[in-house]
Amino acid sequence: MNEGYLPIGRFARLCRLSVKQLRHYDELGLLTPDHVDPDTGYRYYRPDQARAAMLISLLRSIDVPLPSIGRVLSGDTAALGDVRDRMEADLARRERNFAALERILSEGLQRPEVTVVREPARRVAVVRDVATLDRIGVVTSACVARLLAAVGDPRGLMIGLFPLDLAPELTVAVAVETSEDVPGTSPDVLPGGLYASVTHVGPYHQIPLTAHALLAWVGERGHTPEGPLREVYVSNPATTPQDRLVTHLMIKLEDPE
Amino acid sequence: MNEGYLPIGRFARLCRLSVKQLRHYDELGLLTPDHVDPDTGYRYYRPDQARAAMLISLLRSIDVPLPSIGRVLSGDTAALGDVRDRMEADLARRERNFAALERILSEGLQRPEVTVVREPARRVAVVRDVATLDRIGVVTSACVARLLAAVGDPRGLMIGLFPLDLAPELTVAVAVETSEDVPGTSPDVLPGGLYASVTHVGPYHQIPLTAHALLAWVGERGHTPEGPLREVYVSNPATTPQDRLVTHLMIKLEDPE
DNA sequence: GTTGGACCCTCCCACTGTGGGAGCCTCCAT
DNA sequence: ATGGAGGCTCCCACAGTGGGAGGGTCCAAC
Repeated sequence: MNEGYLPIGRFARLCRLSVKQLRHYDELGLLTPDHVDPDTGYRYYRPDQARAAMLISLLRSIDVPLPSIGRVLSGDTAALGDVRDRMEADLARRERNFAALERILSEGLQRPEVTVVREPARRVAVVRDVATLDRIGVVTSACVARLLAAVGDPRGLMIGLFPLDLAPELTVAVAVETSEDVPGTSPDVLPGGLYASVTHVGPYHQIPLTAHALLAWVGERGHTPEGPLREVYVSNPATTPQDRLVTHLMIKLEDPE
Repeated sequence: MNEGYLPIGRFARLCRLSVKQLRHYDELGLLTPDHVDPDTGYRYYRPDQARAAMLISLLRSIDVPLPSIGRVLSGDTAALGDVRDRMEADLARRERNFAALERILSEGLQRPEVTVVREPARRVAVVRDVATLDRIGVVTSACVARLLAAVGDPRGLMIGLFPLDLAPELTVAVAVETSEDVPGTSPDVLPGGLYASVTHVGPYHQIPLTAHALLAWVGERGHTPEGPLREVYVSNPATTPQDRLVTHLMIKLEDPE
């Protein structure tokens, strides 16, 4: 009897999976052998389990995580769509990383000119939102749009404010100088004083490259940076190619005593 | 004395790294605190170590592996180039995976029509090479080119032969029917008999999608596939858009007894 | 029937980089 | 002196796979 049963090694060769993998999938409940000998623990597979095994193998070959494969096997049709979305986001992040690395390789490691400037206090209208680390770009853009819609014709440049401690949730703010309160925004005053400042030229998502250099400059000199990182968007992103976007990065230094 | 020294927590905040990370980098020798109290084990950093810490933080933020960062810190200027190359290859692989997933999502899981055909034995000229799993595409193309150069005007279609067991090193072969020996190639005979066959339409790198379906069909029926997977390149890749490339995938079934 | 070799079992460790937590010690300001 | 913040080491977890130890099982050849 049981003639069609395959022990794990034969089944593994048939499906082009390793024995280790099959045991692991069994343990996870992804693909349970049709029969397990209660005495010896030997796993026996039916040949028609090959299709499921091959599906696992196929999805693994394109990096679908095992838990998602499990959901697919249980008929969750939305699982692959979720994987797709995650992969797309991951791919975009990796492309940005790759571009950043290319920039580092072509320009060398940044030692941009850091200057110390004295800033006046500025009365501003502010729009805030909470973002996660990987959604800063989107959320900031949204804040800029909201602020522009509220203020209409800004007197000064857009200023982004980003907390220095990289908590999983961080509050980003976008401010613009204003002489009176603007509905739909919060009034605030950006403190004046001494700031370390550096100019970033390039896409917004590469700001960290220059910001790190600024923070390194500050830390190296034993200053303790105070308050959020300030980004002053000098270029108009609608009319400037990404490679030429100019942004001033500023960080407040503690007052000399 | 030692006034500039920072304990690990303060230094971590300054560099926007976690204490855990700093201890880990110390352990790996990436960033050793300037002074470690021999009694208490307390780590103390100098402010000017912030630059190195920030460099680590910057490179980590673009997914440079820690060992590569270590090489960068020791002045190995080629390290980043190596990382770049690996990242590029990884990115390309992920893009292919993503495209394959998109295809699965748009077309549903493959259940292509598998047919059983009787093939005659064919006398062929063969060119072989050894490839790793991720270089199959390149190596196969190279074999095709070498074979074309040797044969000149082939009588039949190009045929790729790929072993079924996915060892880390696998020998790929490209064959074409011929009536006499061709210098620069090995003569061989492709065995005739019963083959399970399926037609793949789409880019070559998505062949695994269809091949898995073929192997699933074979395994499901309890057949034991014999010999290599045969790919018959029906379309001319130079003149056909990738989405329309037609390839026959065939696998020899054991002789019925 | 026995023997040997291929095959199978479970359990542990490794990789990467980070976080969480336990249990304990140290620093510093009140 | 005391309490709380902050430091220390050591262990575990994550995802998925491979390697290996130590031991049991299957089957064909003798």
